[in-house]
Amino acid sequence: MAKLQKSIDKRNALVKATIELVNNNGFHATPMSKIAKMAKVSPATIYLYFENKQDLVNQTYIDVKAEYTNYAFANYDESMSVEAGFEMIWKRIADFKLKECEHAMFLAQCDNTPMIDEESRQEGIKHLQPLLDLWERGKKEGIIKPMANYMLYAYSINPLSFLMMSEKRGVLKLDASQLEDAYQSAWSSIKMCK
Amino acid sequence: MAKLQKSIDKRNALVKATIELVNNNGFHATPMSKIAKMAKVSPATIYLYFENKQDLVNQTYIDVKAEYTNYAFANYDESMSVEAGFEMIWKRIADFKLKECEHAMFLAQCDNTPMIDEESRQEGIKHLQPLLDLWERGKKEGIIKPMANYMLYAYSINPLSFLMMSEKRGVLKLDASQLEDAYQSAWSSIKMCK
Amino acid sequence: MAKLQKSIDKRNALVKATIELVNNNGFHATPMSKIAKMAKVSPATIYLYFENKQDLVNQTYIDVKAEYTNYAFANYDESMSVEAGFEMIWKRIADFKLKECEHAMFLAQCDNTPMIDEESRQEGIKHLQPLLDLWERGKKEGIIKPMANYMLYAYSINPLSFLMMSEKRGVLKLDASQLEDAYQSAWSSIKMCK
Amino acid sequence: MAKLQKSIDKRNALVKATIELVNNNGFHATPMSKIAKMAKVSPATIYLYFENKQDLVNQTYIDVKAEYTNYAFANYDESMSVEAGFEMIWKRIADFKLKECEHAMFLAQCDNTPMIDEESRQEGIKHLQPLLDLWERGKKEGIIKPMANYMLYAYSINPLSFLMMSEKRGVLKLDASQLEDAYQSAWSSIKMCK
DNA sequence: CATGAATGAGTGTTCATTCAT
DNA sequence: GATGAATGAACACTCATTCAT
Repeated sequence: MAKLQKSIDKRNALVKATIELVNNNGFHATPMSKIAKMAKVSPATIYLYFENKQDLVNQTYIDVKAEYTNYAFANYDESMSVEAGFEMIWKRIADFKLKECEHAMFLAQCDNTPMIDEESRQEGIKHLQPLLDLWERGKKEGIIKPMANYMLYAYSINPLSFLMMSEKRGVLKLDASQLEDAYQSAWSSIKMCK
Repeated sequence: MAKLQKSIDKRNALVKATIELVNNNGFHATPMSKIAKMAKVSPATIYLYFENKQDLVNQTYIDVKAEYTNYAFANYDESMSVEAGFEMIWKRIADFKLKECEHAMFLAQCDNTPMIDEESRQEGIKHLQPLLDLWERGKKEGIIKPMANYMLYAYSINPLSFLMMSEKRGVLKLDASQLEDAYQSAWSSIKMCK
Repeated sequence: MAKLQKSIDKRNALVKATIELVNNNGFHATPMSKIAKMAKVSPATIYLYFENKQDLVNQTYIDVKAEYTNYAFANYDESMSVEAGFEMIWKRIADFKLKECEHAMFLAQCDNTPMIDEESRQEGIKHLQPLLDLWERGKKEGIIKPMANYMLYAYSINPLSFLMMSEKRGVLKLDASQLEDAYQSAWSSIKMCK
Repeated sequence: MAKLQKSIDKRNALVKATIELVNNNGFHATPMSKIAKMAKVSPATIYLYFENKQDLVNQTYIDVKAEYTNYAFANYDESMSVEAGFEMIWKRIADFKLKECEHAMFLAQCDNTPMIDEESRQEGIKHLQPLLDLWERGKKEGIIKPMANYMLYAYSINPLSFLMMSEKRGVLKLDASQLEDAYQSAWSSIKMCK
């Protein structure tokens, strides 16, 4: 059991190092040897935990994506109203993107790059299902615009990625009131006009 | 006559090959030798036109970014009303992202990756000025919400990138009416509520 | 047991190969790949033992220079008389240059070429100190001409390099009596005239 | 005729550039393109004057060697006595090595390196004949020690190369009186003892 | 005669991965 | 399970040389 624990620590250290190095240098400038060094293991050890570099990056992506959606839906409950549920989820996502900025940036890089296998990408998308279900319910109830989910995502959730990147680059500072403005824009872009 | 000067055709072929290969394989899996082969020149020839791989990618980025903004503002005129001007620019941008999808994807990859020099990134941003000016005018006239330009961009322009990627991945098909919906969402997210 | 540490044997094989190839072809025509092949290792292995090609050559130079001076002073003892000491050292140097001709030629090439870092050159010179000390003693005792050490070296030691090169090129054959003549010339060029 | 003149200027510029660059950087770090740039011609032009890089270096060597010996024997006359002749030649050589230090260093580099063809090396040696003749005469007259010419050269002429290098490296300064000492050492190392 | 553009072959070096211990 | 040493296959880049003009 002690051995198993130790192993999980090493796996986590490798995933962590991968995120940090890929974030700062990009996939193309992140050799396995640097990942090993940062995780304080031998390069050969990586191959005890992952098949190869592609697998390491894929698994890191899935890990971070799962963490992201877990965070997003942590307090959400399907019994909530559509509007309350959306607000809850939106604000958790905003929270994640601003607080776990490193992880959010890693996802942004993966999502705009052919660096992840298509299979792992699909795997990552799965976990977003509760939000899609919420939207479907909202459409049935006539509260959400009858648009494709991708369109709803594009206008209500995706802008947060851009705002996060802008803040990271120092060209924008998001305070509480601006975040509230952002939420209002998000909600009004998908809610059914009365 | 044709051979007395470095040929602009070769430079363009190299830029074109770079876009295509980086789009399909990512920066890290795009060796100079493949770029050369696709552009039908010797690897050594690349170095007559570009200092090194980084310079090639930087210049490609700036080229594409300029093409993008040129396209966006081609029919725009500062004498237009704020609303008409925005609609004009938005639709041109949408046009570009859907028709010149390869180029738009290249920009998306560059913008979410440490693959471009900060200097070149700055250079690329410059050309967006007319849109920012339009927004400033709109704010003064009380037509546009008094939000930071980055926020306006996040909600009205950036969603197009996500839609473009979704269409490219085949999970979404954008017809004229959906595009009109998208425009309405964009405009309503930044226009001043009455 | 043998493989737990970087093997000194491999390092030595690389140094040996460097000497042989640089001697025969010159630095400019000695690629790392050939050095690797001659040392029976992979090109990549060189970089486990040396930082880069320059470092490999620098270290080879220092190694050979140290071997040279160790050989020169092996039997020398500061308690010897100036004349006996000089004869001992001179003959050891002559021995080295004629028997370890490959190594002596490598030094000659390095010493007349900008192929070695200035720092490594300085490092190589250090080990000659006992001879300089002997000369200083000889000057104080009125046995050696009161000339700069570089001048003493030029006339008593350096000619051996030329003789060695000449023999290597086959234009001269040095037998014992000629070597004795050479020693007499060397000694008479630095000893104080009565 | 004007054209011919122009051509000789270009050839000379190329030879000059070769000397300077090989002296400062070594053969291995002296690309044709740099030689062309320093001589202010196109790389292709070099091949109008020389067959290839090897030929350029060979011819440069022969040129400099000829200049060296011309200088050495300029005032020498076979009717001079052996001793006067030797002094004359020695001092001209010393002069050359100290004043045309760049050229002398180039020769030193060539002579200790496999960078010159054997054929060109032979060609360069030819011009030294007058000195060898003088020595033969001296031996017959019982004025010069009956040693091989290479040995005479090693002790009386070659030390000048070492002194020149030392001065160039700044570790030695040769004034007139030291030069006179050097000459005395040279002469006494080859003259017949009474 | 002179050139700048072009290039194929080759260079030093790196890297994902394997292996002996 | 864990490692440091080792490596073949690549990579970015350079260079001596050629060629069309």
